[in-house]
Amino acid sequence: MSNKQAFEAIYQALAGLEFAEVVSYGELARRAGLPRRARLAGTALRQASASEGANWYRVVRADGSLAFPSGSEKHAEQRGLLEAEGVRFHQGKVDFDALPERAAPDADRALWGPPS
DNA sequence: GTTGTGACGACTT
DNA sequence: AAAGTCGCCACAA
Repeated sequence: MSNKQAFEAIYQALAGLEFAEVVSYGELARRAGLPRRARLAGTALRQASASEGANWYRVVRADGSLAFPSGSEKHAEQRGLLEAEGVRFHQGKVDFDALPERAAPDADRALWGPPS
């Protein structure tokens, strides 16, 4: 698999994220069919065009912290965008245990079946 | 070709 | 809890 295809797969997985859905770099890579390649997800996001990276802010570190230095412009921007969708933060980290209902696609399918 | 770096993360001390 | 190690690998110098 060429790196170009890998990037493409990552952008596709990124585009699939929904409102208030937050995933880690590693999870994004897994969804793109690239397990163990979290770093590649970061590289791809860093280089993404505006359209490809439209959902960039829904990707955070596995421990819930943001990849940008706290205090930086991007950090504040990402946090603001997430909070605007109802994502809660605790100790500077995304609270994965208190994400809005809509952010649990697997649970949604289990309860209501596949998306219409 | 080699080395260092980094929007990462799982494991082991 | 904190720090170190290892896997991963695109990219720039």
